[in-house]
Amino acid sequence: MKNKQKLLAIYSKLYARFGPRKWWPAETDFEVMVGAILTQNTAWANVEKAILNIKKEKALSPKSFRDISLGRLKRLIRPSGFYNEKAKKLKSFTNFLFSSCKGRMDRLKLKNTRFLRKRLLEINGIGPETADSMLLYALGKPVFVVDAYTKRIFSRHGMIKKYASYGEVQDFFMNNLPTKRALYNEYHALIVELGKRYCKKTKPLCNSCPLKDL
DNA sequence: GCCCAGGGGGCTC
DNA sequence: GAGCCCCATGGG
Repeated sequence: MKNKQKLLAIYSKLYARFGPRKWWPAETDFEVMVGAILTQNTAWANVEKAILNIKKEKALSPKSFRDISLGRLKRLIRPSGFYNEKAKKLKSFTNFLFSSCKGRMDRLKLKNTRFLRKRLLEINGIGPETADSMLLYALGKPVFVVDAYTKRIFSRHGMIKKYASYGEVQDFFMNNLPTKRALYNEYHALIVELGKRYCKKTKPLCNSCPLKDL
């Protein structure tokens, strides 16, 4: 089977199995971008606790993030781990928002994808996966998000090299799938669901994996 | 106690 | 380029 057919077949199979994932779970685009930083190497349940703390203080907005002290921000996001690093990252990100669009997300969305990605990657603490998550899930740009599960699953099934770089994996998906943000949105979320259930690090082979016979 | 989570940066070779 | 370590909490 060709890669294009195979990728769509896998998508259909995962969608039939897990249904729509409804990503990204957030009330605002700003919340999505904050969550993208907080979830770095962190279980989502812990991110939710941090976000709830911020919401309780009514501080989940660009202006609040600009005005809040670093120490107070650290205290609020503590449950998400790496809080010393992440508080600084959130401040850097907030500075970017005000310098590029006066803290207004609707203005940020008007800028073109390549430019935005370049600028996001210049921010300390935002790498490829975080930048692409922001572009896709907050700004609605058609960018495929690659994570550890994506590499693990698709290399185990022989579709990409085991040590393929982020860009190589991303190109593989974007060159073989139609450029649709809704498709990219759902596909990545489905991959994460599959990975959580069937493709852990410590289990090299997944006998019950839904993709076993493909 | 152990392993890992919806990564990224800094360093070495 | 690859490999290693650090960041830190909380759930299983």
